[in-house]
Amino acid sequence: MKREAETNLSTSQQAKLIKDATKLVASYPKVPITVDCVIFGFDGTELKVLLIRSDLEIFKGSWSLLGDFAGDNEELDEAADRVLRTRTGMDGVYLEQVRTFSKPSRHPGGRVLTVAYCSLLNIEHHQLKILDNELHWHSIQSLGDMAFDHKEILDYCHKWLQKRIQEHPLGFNLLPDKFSLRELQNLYEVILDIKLDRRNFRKKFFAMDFLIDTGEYEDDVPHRPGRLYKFNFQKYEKNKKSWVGIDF
Amino acid sequence: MKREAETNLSTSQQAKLIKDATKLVASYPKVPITVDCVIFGFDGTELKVLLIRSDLEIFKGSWSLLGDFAGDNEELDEAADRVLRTRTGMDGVYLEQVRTFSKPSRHPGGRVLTVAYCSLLNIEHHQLKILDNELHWHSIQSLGDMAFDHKEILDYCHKWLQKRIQEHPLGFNLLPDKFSLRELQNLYEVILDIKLDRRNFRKKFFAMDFLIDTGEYEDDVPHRPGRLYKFNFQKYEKNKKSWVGIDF
DNA sequence: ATTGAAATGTGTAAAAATTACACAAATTTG
DNA sequence: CAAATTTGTGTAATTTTTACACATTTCAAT
Repeated sequence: MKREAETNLSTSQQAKLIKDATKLVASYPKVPITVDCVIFGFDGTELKVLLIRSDLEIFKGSWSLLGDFAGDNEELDEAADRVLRTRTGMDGVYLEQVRTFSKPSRHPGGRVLTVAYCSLLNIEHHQLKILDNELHWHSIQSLGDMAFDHKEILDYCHKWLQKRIQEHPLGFNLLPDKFSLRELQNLYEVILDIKLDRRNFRKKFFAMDFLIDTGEYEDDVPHRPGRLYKFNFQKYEKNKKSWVGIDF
Repeated sequence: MKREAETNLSTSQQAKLIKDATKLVASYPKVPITVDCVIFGFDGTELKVLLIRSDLEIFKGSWSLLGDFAGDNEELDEAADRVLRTRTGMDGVYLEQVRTFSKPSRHPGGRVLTVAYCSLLNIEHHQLKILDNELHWHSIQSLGDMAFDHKEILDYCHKWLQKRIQEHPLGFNLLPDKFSLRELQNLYEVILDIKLDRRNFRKKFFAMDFLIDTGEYEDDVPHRPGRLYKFNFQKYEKNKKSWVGIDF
Protein backbone atom coordinates (compact mmCIF):
# COMPACT_ATOMS: atom_id res chain seq x y z
CA MET A 1 0.00 0.00 0.00
CA LYS A 2 1.21 3.44 -0.89
CA ARG A 3 1.65 5.77 2.03
CA GLU A 4 2.15 9.48 1.64
CA ALA A 5 4.99 11.04 3.54
CA GLU A 6 2.70 13.31 5.47
CA THR A 7 0.80 10.43 7.02
CA ASN A 8 3.93 9.13 8.73
CA LEU A 9 3.64 11.32 11.75
CA SER A 10 4.51 10.79 15.34
CA THR A 11 1.70 10.85 17.84
CA SER A 12 2.81 14.22 19.12
CA GLN A 13 2.85 15.70 15.64
CA GLN A 14 -0.67 14.36 15.09
CA ALA A 15 -1.75 15.90 18.35
CA LYS A 16 -0.42 19.24 17.27
CA LEU A 17 -2.32 19.14 13.99
CA ILE A 18 -5.51 18.27 15.76
CA LYS A 19 -4.92 21.13 18.14
CA ASP A 20 -4.51 23.44 15.15
CA ALA A 21 -7.76 22.18 13.65
CA THR A 22 -9.51 22.63 16.96
CA LYS A 23 -8.24 26.17 17.22
CA LEU A 24 -9.56 26.89 13.74
CA VAL A 25 -12.98 25.51 14.54
CA ALA A 26 -13.06 27.51 17.74
CA SER A 27 -12.72 30.64 15.63
CA TYR A 28 -15.87 29.87 13.63
CA PRO A 29 -19.11 31.68 14.41
CA LYS A 30 -21.58 29.38 16.08
CA VAL A 31 -25.24 29.06 15.38
CA PRO A 32 -28.12 27.59 17.36
CA ILE A 33 -29.53 24.63 15.54
CA THR A 34 -32.73 22.71 15.94
CA VAL A 35 -34.33 19.68 14.40
CA ASP A 36 -38.00 19.57 13.46
CA CYS A 37 -39.82 16.29 12.99
CA VAL A 38 -42.55 16.10 10.40
CA ILE A 39 -44.30 12.88 11.29
CA PHE A 40 -46.99 11.90 8.85
CA GLY A 41 -49.48 9.37 10.05
CA PHE A 42 -51.99 7.27 8.22
CA ASP A 43 -54.96 5.78 10.03
CA GLY A 44 -56.38 3.82 7.15
CA THR A 45 -58.48 6.74 5.98
CA GLU A 46 -56.70 10.02 6.21
CA LEU A 47 -53.24 11.54 6.18
CA LYS A 48 -52.33 13.38 9.34
CA VAL A 49 -49.35 15.02 10.90
CA LEU A 50 -48.16 15.24 14.48
CA LEU A 51 -48.44 18.74 15.92
CA ILE A 52 -48.22 20.43 19.27
CA ARG A 53 -48.98 23.87 20.60
CA SER A 54 -45.92 26.04 20.37
CA ASP A 55 -43.95 26.48 23.56
CA LEU A 56 -43.44 30.10 22.72
CA GLU A 57 -45.81 32.68 24.12
CA ILE A 58 -45.46 34.74 20.94
CA PHE A 59 -46.99 31.88 18.98
CA LYS A 60 -49.71 31.16 21.52
CA GLY A 61 -52.54 29.42 19.73
CA SER A 62 -50.46 28.32 16.76
CA TRP A 63 -49.59 24.76 15.96
CA SER A 64 -45.99 23.74 15.73
CA LEU A 65 -43.90 20.80 14.58
CA LEU A 66 -42.05 18.71 17.11
CA GLY A 67 -38.70 20.34 17.50
CA ASP A 68 -35.86 21.01 19.85
CA PHE A 69 -32.32 22.25 19.71
CA ALA A 70 -29.53 19.85 18.92
CA GLY A 71 -27.36 19.03 21.90
CA ASP A 72 -23.78 20.15 22.12
CA ASN A 73 -22.26 17.03 20.68
CA GLU A 74 -25.30 15.33 19.39
CA GLU A 75 -25.63 14.07 15.84
CA LEU A 76 -28.69 15.47 14.11
CA ASP A 77 -30.21 12.08 13.37
CA GLU A 78 -29.99 11.30 17.04
CA ALA A 79 -31.44 14.64 17.98
CA ALA A 80 -34.44 13.96 15.77
CA ASP A 81 -34.86 10.55 17.39
CA ARG A 82 -34.64 12.09 20.81
CA VAL A 83 -37.18 14.80 20.02
CA LEU A 84 -39.64 12.22 18.87
CA ARG A 85 -39.01 9.99 21.84
CA THR A 86 -39.23 12.67 24.49
CA ARG A 87 -42.20 14.43 22.95
CA THR A 88 -44.30 11.43 22.05
CA GLY A 89 -42.85 8.37 23.73
CA MET A 90 -42.36 6.71 20.33
CA ASP A 91 -39.19 4.77 19.88
CA GLY A 92 -37.26 3.42 16.92
CA VAL A 93 -39.09 5.42 14.28
CA TYR A 94 -37.29 5.65 10.98
CA LEU A 95 -36.57 9.26 10.15
CA GLU A 96 -35.13 10.75 7.00
CA GLN A 97 -33.44 14.10 6.70
CA VAL A 98 -35.26 16.28 4.21
CA ARG A 99 -33.80 19.76 4.19
CA THR A 100 -32.24 22.53 6.23
CA PHE A 101 -34.12 25.81 6.61
CA SER A 102 -32.04 28.85 7.30
CA LYS A 103 -34.02 32.03 6.65
CA PRO A 104 -32.68 34.45 9.28
CA SER A 105 -36.16 35.70 10.11
CA ARG A 106 -37.63 32.28 10.70
CA HIS A 107 -37.34 32.47 14.48
CA PRO A 108 -38.45 35.56 16.44
CA GLY A 109 -35.65 35.01 18.93
CA GLY A 110 -32.92 35.41 16.37
CA ARG A 111 -31.16 33.24 13.93
CA VAL A 112 -31.81 29.54 14.33
CA LEU A 113 -31.19 26.93 11.69
CA THR A 114 -33.47 23.96 11.57
CA VAL A 115 -33.06 20.61 9.92
CA ALA A 116 -36.31 18.94 8.95
CA TYR A 117 -36.72 15.21 9.41
CA CYS A 118 -39.64 13.27 8.03
CA SER A 119 -41.35 9.98 8.69
CA LEU A 120 -44.51 8.20 7.70
CA LEU A 121 -46.16 5.71 9.97
CA ASN A 122 -49.34 3.96 10.86
CA ILE A 123 -51.12 5.85 13.58
CA GLU A 124 -52.52 2.68 15.05
CA HIS A 125 -49.11 1.06 15.38
CA HIS A 126 -47.68 3.90 17.39
CA GLN A 127 -49.28 5.05 20.54
CA LEU A 128 -48.75 8.56 21.80
CA LYS A 129 -47.57 8.08 25.35
CA ILE A 130 -47.05 11.72 26.16
CA LEU A 131 -49.60 14.36 25.37
CA ASP A 132 -47.98 17.57 26.56
CA ASN A 133 -48.68 20.72 24.59
CA GLU A 134 -51.81 19.15 23.13
CA LEU A 135 -49.82 16.73 21.03
CA HIS A 136 -52.19 15.27 18.47
CA TRP A 137 -52.63 13.98 14.96
CA HIS A 138 -53.79 16.90 12.84
CA SER A 139 -55.55 16.40 9.54
CA ILE A 140 -53.38 17.44 6.64
CA GLN A 141 -56.43 18.97 5.00
CA SER A 142 -57.12 21.53 7.68
CA LEU A 143 -53.89 23.31 8.36
CA GLY A 144 -54.04 26.98 9.17
CA ASP A 145 -51.14 29.22 9.97
CA MET A 146 -48.42 27.69 12.03
CA ALA A 147 -45.67 28.84 14.34
CA PHE A 148 -42.33 29.89 12.86
CA ASP A 149 -41.98 28.81 9.22
CA HIS A 150 -43.46 25.45 10.10
CA LYS A 151 -46.16 25.68 7.48
CA GLU A 152 -43.52 26.09 4.81
CA ILE A 153 -41.52 23.19 6.21
CA LEU A 154 -44.59 21.02 6.38
CA ASP A 155 -45.63 21.80 2.82
CA TYR A 156 -42.14 21.07 1.59
CA CYS A 157 -42.10 17.75 3.42
CA HIS A 158 -45.53 16.86 2.15
CA LYS A 159 -44.37 17.23 -1.44
CA TRP A 160 -41.20 15.37 -0.59
CA LEU A 161 -43.29 12.53 0.80
CA GLN A 162 -45.53 12.36 -2.24
CA LYS A 163 -42.52 12.00 -4.46
CA ARG A 164 -40.75 9.64 -2.14
CA ILE A 165 -43.62 7.21 -1.87
CA GLN A 166 -43.78 6.84 -5.62
CA GLU A 167 -40.16 5.80 -5.78
CA HIS A 168 -39.75 3.82 -2.60
CA PRO A 169 -42.04 1.33 -0.93
CA LEU A 170 -42.47 3.42 2.19
CA GLY A 171 -46.13 2.76 2.12
CA PHE A 172 -45.91 -0.86 3.17
CA ASN A 173 -44.80 0.15 6.63
CA LEU A 174 -48.18 1.74 7.07
CA LEU A 175 -50.05 -1.45 6.56
CA PRO A 176 -50.41 -4.48 8.72
CA ASP A 177 -48.02 -7.30 7.95
CA LYS A 178 -50.69 -8.82 5.74
CA PHE A 179 -52.84 -6.43 3.79
CA SER A 180 -55.43 -6.38 1.07
CA LEU A 181 -54.99 -4.57 -2.19
CA ARG A 182 -57.79 -2.23 -1.24
CA GLU A 183 -55.84 -1.12 1.79
CA LEU A 184 -52.78 -0.60 -0.35
CA GLN A 185 -54.58 1.38 -3.00
CA ASN A 186 -56.37 3.43 -0.41
CA LEU A 187 -53.06 4.40 1.07
CA TYR A 188 -51.71 5.69 -2.21
CA GLU A 189 -54.91 7.54 -2.97
CA VAL A 190 -54.87 9.30 0.37
CA ILE A 191 -51.22 10.23 0.36
CA LEU A 192 -51.11 11.32 -3.24
CA ASP A 193 -54.56 12.81 -3.05
CA ILE A 194 -55.77 11.27 -6.31
CA LYS A 195 -58.09 8.52 -7.51
CA LEU A 196 -56.62 5.42 -9.13
CA ASP A 197 -58.19 2.79 -11.32
CA ARG A 198 -58.58 -0.39 -9.31
CA ARG A 199 -57.82 -2.86 -12.05
CA ASN A 200 -54.80 -1.00 -13.33
CA PHE A 201 -53.50 -0.50 -9.83
CA ARG A 202 -53.59 -4.23 -9.22
CA LYS A 203 -52.00 -4.98 -12.53
CA LYS A 204 -49.19 -2.58 -11.71
CA PHE A 205 -48.37 -4.15 -8.39
CA PHE A 206 -48.67 -7.71 -9.59
CA ALA A 207 -46.36 -6.86 -12.46
CA MET A 208 -43.76 -5.44 -10.07
CA ASP A 209 -43.82 -8.86 -8.48
CA PHE A 210 -43.02 -7.81 -4.95
CA LEU A 211 -46.26 -9.07 -3.46
CA ILE A 212 -46.45 -12.43 -1.78
CA ASP A 213 -49.87 -14.04 -1.79
CA THR A 214 -50.51 -15.40 1.70
CA GLY A 215 -53.54 -17.40 0.62
CA GLU A 216 -55.42 -15.84 3.51
CA TYR A 217 -58.37 -13.48 3.48
CA GLU A 218 -59.57 -10.49 5.42
CA ASP A 219 -61.96 -11.44 8.18
CA ASP A 220 -63.03 -8.14 9.69
CA VAL A 221 -64.74 -6.35 6.84
CA PRO A 222 -68.46 -5.87 6.32
CA HIS A 223 -68.35 -7.09 2.73
CA ARG A 224 -66.66 -9.69 0.63
CA PRO A 225 -63.17 -10.17 2.11
CA GLY A 226 -60.11 -9.58 0.02
CA ARG A 227 -57.04 -11.70 -0.35
CA LEU A 228 -54.10 -10.80 1.90
CA TYR A 229 -50.58 -10.12 0.67
CA LYS A 230 -47.19 -9.43 2.13
CA PHE A 231 -44.52 -7.20 0.64
CA ASN A 232 -41.34 -8.96 -0.36
CA PHE A 233 -38.79 -6.50 1.03
CA GLN A 234 -35.95 -8.89 0.41
CA LYS A 235 -36.65 -9.22 -3.24
CA TYR A 236 -37.17 -5.50 -3.52
CA GLU A 237 -33.76 -4.80 -2.01
CA LYS A 238 -32.13 -7.08 -4.54
CA ASN A 239 -33.92 -5.66 -7.57
CA LYS A 240 -33.95 -1.95 -6.85
CA LYS A 241 -33.93 0.22 -9.93
CA SER A 242 -31.21 2.68 -10.68
CA TRP A 243 -31.83 4.35 -14.04
CA VAL A 244 -35.32 5.63 -14.66
CA GLY A 245 -35.09 7.69 -17.82
CA ILE A 246 -35.05 11.28 -18.88
CA ASP A 247 -38.43 12.75 -18.19
CA PHE A 248 -39.44 16.32 -17.56
CA MET B 1 -60.42 39.15 8.26
CA LYS B 2 -60.55 37.17 11.44
CA ARG B 3 -58.04 38.21 14.06
CA GLU B 4 -57.23 36.13 17.09
CA ALA B 5 -57.28 37.84 20.46
CA GLU B 6 -53.64 37.08 21.09
CA THR B 7 -52.50 39.01 18.07
CA ASN B 8 -53.96 42.23 19.43
CA LEU B 9 -50.92 43.18 21.40
CA SER B 10 -49.37 46.48 22.22
CA THR B 11 -45.92 47.17 20.92
CA SER B 12 -44.44 46.77 24.35
CA GLN B 13 -46.11 43.42 24.84
CA GLN B 14 -44.75 42.34 21.49
CA ALA B 15 -41.30 43.48 22.51
CA LYS B 16 -41.51 41.43 25.66
CA LEU B 17 -42.43 38.30 23.74
CA ILE B 18 -39.57 38.79 21.36
CA LYS B 19 -37.27 39.26 24.31
CA ASP B 20 -38.52 35.98 25.74
CA ALA B 21 -37.90 34.24 22.45
CA THR B 22 -34.45 35.75 22.25
CA LYS B 23 -33.65 34.58 25.74
CA LEU B 24 -34.74 31.09 24.82
CA VAL B 25 -32.58 31.02 21.72
CA ALA B 26 -29.65 32.32 23.75
CA SER B 27 -29.96 29.24 25.93
CA TYR B 28 -29.51 26.86 22.97
CA PRO B 29 -26.18 25.18 22.38
CA LYS B 30 -24.43 26.64 19.36
CA VAL B 31 -22.62 24.80 16.66
CA PRO B 32 -20.08 25.89 14.07
CA ILE B 33 -21.54 25.53 10.64
CA THR B 34 -19.99 25.53 7.21
CA VAL B 35 -21.19 25.31 3.65
CA ASP B 36 -19.46 23.19 1.05
CA CYS B 37 -19.92 23.82 -2.65
CA VAL B 38 -19.89 20.88 -5.00
CA ILE B 39 -19.47 22.51 -8.38
CA PHE B 40 -19.72 20.12 -11.25
CA GLY B 41 -18.35 21.31 -14.54
CA PHE B 42 -18.77 20.02 -18.04
CA ASP B 43 -16.30 20.91 -20.74
CA GLY B 44 -18.04 19.20 -23.61
CA THR B 45 -16.24 15.95 -22.98
CA GLU B 46 -15.90 15.14 -19.35
CA LEU B 47 -17.54 15.74 -16.00
CA LYS B 48 -15.34 17.50 -13.49
CA VAL B 49 -15.60 19.03 -10.09
CA LEU B 50 -13.96 22.06 -8.53
CA LEU B 51 -11.44 21.17 -5.87
CA ILE B 52 -8.72 22.85 -3.88
CA ARG B 53 -5.97 21.74 -1.56
CA SER B 54 -7.22 21.67 1.98
CA ASP B 55 -6.26 24.62 4.15
CA LEU B 56 -5.65 22.31 7.04
CA GLU B 57 -2.17 21.00 7.67
CA ILE B 58 -3.59 17.70 8.87
CA PHE B 59 -5.05 17.11 5.40
CA LYS B 60 -1.93 18.23 3.57
CA GLY B 61 -1.98 16.67 0.14
CA SER B 62 -5.68 15.91 0.14
CA TRP B 63 -8.21 17.56 -2.10
CA SER B 64 -11.11 19.40 -0.58
CA LEU B 65 -14.39 20.95 -1.62
CA LEU B 66 -14.83 24.70 -1.56
CA GLY B 67 -16.09 25.50 1.87
CA ASP B 68 -16.13 28.05 4.60
CA PHE B 69 -17.98 28.74 7.79
CA ALA B 70 -21.29 30.56 7.65
CA GLY B 71 -21.13 34.09 8.96
CA ASP B 72 -22.86 35.11 12.13
CA ASN B 73 -26.04 36.31 10.56
CA GLU B 74 -25.60 35.01 7.08
CA GLU B 75 -28.18 32.92 5.31
CA LEU B 76 -26.74 29.64 4.09
CA ASP B 77 -27.60 30.25 0.45
CA GLU B 78 -25.69 33.49 0.66
CA ALA B 79 -22.79 31.84 2.38
CA ALA B 80 -22.56 29.33 -0.44
CA ASP B 81 -22.63 32.17 -2.97
CA ARG B 82 -19.93 33.97 -1.08
CA VAL B 83 -17.71 30.92 -0.83
CA LEU B 84 -17.91 30.42 -4.53
CA ARG B 85 -17.31 34.07 -5.28
CA THR B 86 -14.37 34.53 -2.96
CA ARG B 87 -12.71 31.24 -3.83
CA THR B 88 -13.16 31.29 -7.57
CA GLY B 89 -14.25 34.74 -8.64
CA MET B 90 -17.45 33.29 -10.14
CA ASP B 91 -20.58 35.26 -9.62
CA GLY B 92 -24.27 34.58 -9.93
CA VAL B 93 -23.99 30.80 -10.08
CA TYR B 94 -27.20 28.97 -9.33
CA LEU B 95 -26.71 26.74 -6.31
CA GLU B 96 -29.07 24.21 -4.83
CA GLN B 97 -28.99 22.90 -1.31
CA VAL B 98 -28.52 19.16 -1.27
CA ARG B 99 -28.07 17.90 2.26
CA THR B 100 -26.63 18.58 5.69
CA PHE B 101 -23.83 16.37 6.99
CA SER B 102 -23.50 16.13 10.71
CA LYS B 103 -21.34 13.19 11.69
CA PRO B 104 -19.52 14.40 14.84
CA SER B 105 -16.22 12.93 13.68
CA ARG B 106 -16.29 14.57 10.29
CA HIS B 107 -13.96 17.42 11.27
CA PRO B 108 -10.73 16.78 13.19
CA GLY B 109 -11.14 20.07 15.02
CA GLY B 110 -14.41 19.08 16.66
CA ARG B 111 -18.01 19.12 15.73
CA VAL B 112 -18.84 21.11 12.63
CA LEU B 113 -22.01 20.76 10.61
CA THR B 114 -21.83 21.33 6.91
CA VAL B 115 -24.52 22.01 4.37
CA ALA B 116 -23.71 20.86 0.86
CA TYR B 117 -24.65 22.99 -2.11
CA CYS B 118 -24.45 21.80 -5.66
CA SER B 119 -24.26 23.31 -9.11
CA LEU B 120 -23.58 22.22 -12.63
CA LEU B 121 -22.05 24.54 -15.17
CA ASN B 122 -20.14 24.82 -18.36
CA ILE B 123 -16.47 25.13 -17.61
CA GLU B 124 -15.89 27.31 -20.61
CA HIS B 125 -18.56 29.80 -19.59
CA HIS B 126 -17.02 30.40 -16.19
CA GLN B 127 -13.49 31.50 -15.80
CA LEU B 128 -11.60 30.79 -12.62
CA LYS B 129 -10.27 34.17 -11.59
CA ILE B 130 -8.61 33.06 -8.39
CA LEU B 131 -6.41 30.03 -8.21
CA ASP B 132 -5.37 29.90 -4.57
CA ASN B 133 -4.87 26.48 -3.01
CA GLU B 134 -4.45 24.95 -6.45
CA LEU B 135 -8.07 25.48 -7.35
CA HIS B 136 -8.78 23.37 -10.41
CA TRP B 137 -11.29 21.25 -12.25
CA HIS B 138 -10.70 17.66 -11.19
CA SER B 139 -11.89 14.74 -13.26
CA ILE B 140 -14.74 12.91 -11.60
CA GLN B 141 -13.21 9.64 -12.71
CA SER B 142 -9.97 10.00 -10.79
CA LEU B 143 -10.91 10.91 -7.26
CA GLY B 144 -8.80 9.51 -4.48
CA ASP B 145 -9.25 10.11 -0.82
CA MET B 146 -10.31 13.58 0.15
CA ALA B 147 -10.13 15.82 3.18
CA PHE B 148 -12.82 15.54 5.86
CA ASP B 149 -15.83 13.55 4.65
CA HIS B 150 -15.67 15.33 1.34
CA LYS B 151 -15.52 12.15 -0.68
CA GLU B 152 -18.79 11.05 0.86
CA ILE B 153 -20.36 14.44 0.22
CA LEU B 154 -19.15 14.45 -3.34
CA ASP B 155 -20.46 10.97 -4.04
CA TYR B 156 -23.80 11.88 -2.56
CA CYS B 157 -24.00 15.01 -4.69
CA HIS B 158 -22.96 13.10 -7.78
CA LYS B 159 -25.88 10.72 -7.38
CA TRP B 160 -28.13 13.63 -6.59
CA LEU B 161 -27.04 15.30 -9.81
CA GLN B 162 -27.62 12.21 -11.90
CA LYS B 163 -31.14 11.97 -10.62
CA ARG B 164 -31.77 15.67 -10.85
CA ILE B 165 -30.72 15.96 -14.46
CA GLN B 166 -33.19 13.27 -15.48
CA GLU B 167 -36.06 15.20 -14.00
CA HIS B 168 -35.08 18.78 -14.68
CA PRO B 169 -33.54 20.38 -17.71
CA LEU B 170 -30.39 21.45 -15.88
CA GLY B 171 -28.35 20.23 -18.73
CA PHE B 172 -29.28 22.97 -21.14
CA ASN B 173 -27.38 25.49 -19.09
CA LEU B 174 -24.24 23.61 -19.99
CA LEU B 175 -24.67 24.10 -23.66
CA PRO B 176 -24.29 27.13 -25.83
CA ASP B 177 -27.50 28.97 -26.55
CA LYS B 178 -27.78 27.00 -29.76
CA PHE B 179 -26.67 23.41 -29.64
CA SER B 180 -26.71 20.29 -31.71
CA LEU B 181 -28.36 17.09 -30.62
CA ARG B 182 -24.98 15.43 -30.48
CA GLU B 183 -23.86 17.95 -27.91
CA LEU B 184 -27.01 17.34 -25.91
CA GLN B 185 -26.72 13.59 -26.02
CA ASN B 186 -23.05 13.72 -25.19
CA LEU B 187 -23.85 15.71 -22.10
CA TYR B 188 -26.31 13.14 -20.84
CA GLU B 189 -23.97 10.31 -21.61
CA VAL B 190 -21.12 11.89 -19.71
CA ILE B 191 -23.12 12.91 -16.68
CA LEU B 192 -25.06 9.69 -16.39
CA ASP B 193 -22.08 7.64 -17.45
CA ILE B 194 -24.03 5.50 -19.90
CA LYS B 195 -24.43 5.04 -23.65
CA LEU B 196 -27.69 6.07 -25.28
CA ASP B 197 -29.17 5.15 -28.62
CA ARG B 198 -28.92 8.12 -30.93
CA ARG B 199 -32.19 7.65 -32.75
CA ASN B 200 -34.19 7.02 -29.63
CA PHE B 201 -32.57 9.91 -27.86
CA ARG B 202 -33.65 12.26 -30.64
CA LYS B 203 -37.12 10.83 -30.73
CA LYS B 204 -37.43 11.37 -26.99
CA PHE B 205 -36.46 15.00 -27.11
CA PHE B 206 -38.49 15.81 -30.18
CA ALA B 207 -41.50 14.20 -28.52
CA MET B 208 -41.06 16.36 -25.43
CA ASP B 209 -41.41 19.25 -27.76
CA PHE B 210 -39.23 21.70 -25.88
CA LEU B 211 -36.68 22.09 -28.66
CA ILE B 212 -36.85 25.01 -31.05
CA ASP B 213 -35.31 24.40 -34.42
CA THR B 214 -33.19 27.44 -35.28
CA GLY B 215 -32.73 26.38 -38.89
CA GLU B 216 -29.01 26.97 -38.44
CA TYR B 217 -26.15 24.50 -38.54
CA GLU B 218 -22.91 23.93 -36.73
CA ASP B 219 -19.96 25.44 -38.54
CA ASP B 220 -16.95 24.47 -36.49
CA VAL B 221 -16.95 20.71 -36.64
CA PRO B 222 -14.63 18.50 -38.69
CA HIS B 223 -17.51 16.54 -40.16
CA ARG B 224 -21.03 17.00 -41.39
CA PRO B 225 -22.53 19.80 -39.30
CA GLY B 226 -25.64 19.16 -37.25
CA ARG B 227 -28.74 21.25 -36.97
CA LEU B 228 -28.84 23.72 -34.08
CA TYR B 229 -31.65 23.93 -31.52
CA LYS B 230 -32.63 26.07 -28.59
CA PHE B 231 -34.40 24.93 -25.46
CA ASN B 232 -37.82 26.42 -24.91
CA PHE B 233 -37.57 27.25 -21.21
CA GLN B 234 -40.81 29.20 -21.27
CA LYS B 235 -42.83 26.33 -22.59
CA TYR B 236 -41.14 23.98 -20.16
CA GLU B 237 -42.08 26.17 -17.22
CA LYS B 238 -45.72 26.12 -18.30
CA ASN B 239 -45.93 22.38 -18.88
CA LYS B 240 -43.94 20.95 -15.99
CA LYS B 241 -45.06 17.54 -14.90
CA SER B 242 -46.35 16.81 -11.45
CA TRP B 243 -47.40 13.16 -11.17
CA VAL B 244 -45.04 10.60 -12.58
CA GLY B 245 -46.39 7.25 -11.43
CA ILE B 246 -45.58 4.59 -8.89
CA ASP B 247 -42.34 2.94 -9.84
CA PHE B 248 -39.80 1.16 -7.72
C1' DA C 1 -10.51 16.01 -57.59
C1' DT C 2 -10.76 11.93 -55.16
C1' DT C 3 -10.92 9.30 -51.15
C1' DG C 4 -11.53 8.09 -46.35
C1' DA C 5 -13.22 9.26 -41.95
C1' DA C 6 -16.71 10.90 -39.12
C1' DA C 7 -21.05 12.27 -37.94
C1' DT C 8 -25.91 13.51 -39.43
C1' DG C 9 -30.54 12.33 -40.44
C1' DT C 10 -34.18 9.21 -40.92
C1' DG C 11 -38.27 4.83 -40.17
C1' DT C 12 -40.12 0.71 -38.83
C1' DA C 13 -41.42 -3.31 -36.60
C1' DA C 14 -41.75 -5.70 -32.22
C1' DA C 15 -42.39 -5.50 -27.44
C1' DA C 16 -43.88 -3.44 -23.36
C1' DA C 17 -46.57 -0.37 -20.69
C1' DT C 18 -50.60 2.32 -19.99
C1' DT C 19 -55.30 3.38 -20.23
C1' DA C 20 -60.29 2.90 -20.24
C1' DC C 21 -63.81 0.20 -19.13
C1' DA C 22 -68.17 -3.73 -17.06
C1' DC C 23 -70.02 -7.62 -14.88
C1' DA C 24 -70.55 -11.70 -12.11
C1' DA C 25 -69.49 -13.58 -7.50
C1' DA C 26 -68.79 -13.29 -2.41
C1' DT C 27 -69.90 -11.62 1.89
C1' DT C 28 -72.20 -8.91 5.68
C1' DT C 29 -76.12 -6.49 7.48
C1' DG C 30 -80.81 -5.76 8.33
C1' DC D 1 -83.77 -13.15 1.37
C1' DA D 2 -82.85 -8.61 -0.32
C1' DA D 3 -79.77 -4.75 -0.43
C1' DA D 4 -75.33 -2.92 -0.09
C1' DT D 5 -70.60 -3.27 -0.62
C1' DT D 6 -66.46 -4.80 -2.36
C1' DT D 7 -63.71 -8.43 -4.69
C1' DG D 8 -61.79 -10.39 -8.72
C1' DT D 9 -61.05 -10.64 -13.47
C1' DG D 10 -59.75 -9.50 -19.25
C1' DT D 11 -59.39 -7.18 -23.35
C1' DA D 12 -58.84 -3.96 -26.87
C1' DA D 13 -56.86 0.47 -28.09
C1' DT D 14 -53.22 3.50 -27.44
C1' DT D 15 -48.87 5.00 -26.24
C1' DT D 16 -44.17 4.33 -25.18
C1' DT D 17 -39.95 2.00 -25.50
C1' DT D 18 -36.59 -0.58 -27.69
C1' DA D 19 -33.52 -2.41 -31.21
C1' DC D 20 -31.61 -1.74 -35.32
C1' DA D 21 -29.06 0.00 -40.77
C1' DC D 22 -28.09 2.80 -44.51
C1' DA D 23 -27.60 6.71 -47.49
C1' DT D 24 -25.99 11.48 -47.09
C1' DT D 25 -23.15 15.43 -45.83
C1' DT D 26 -19.09 17.59 -44.72
C1' DC D 27 -14.16 18.04 -43.65
C1' DA D 28 -9.32 16.77 -44.10
C1' DA D 29 -5.73 14.59 -46.35
C1' DT D 30 -3.60 13.31 -50.40
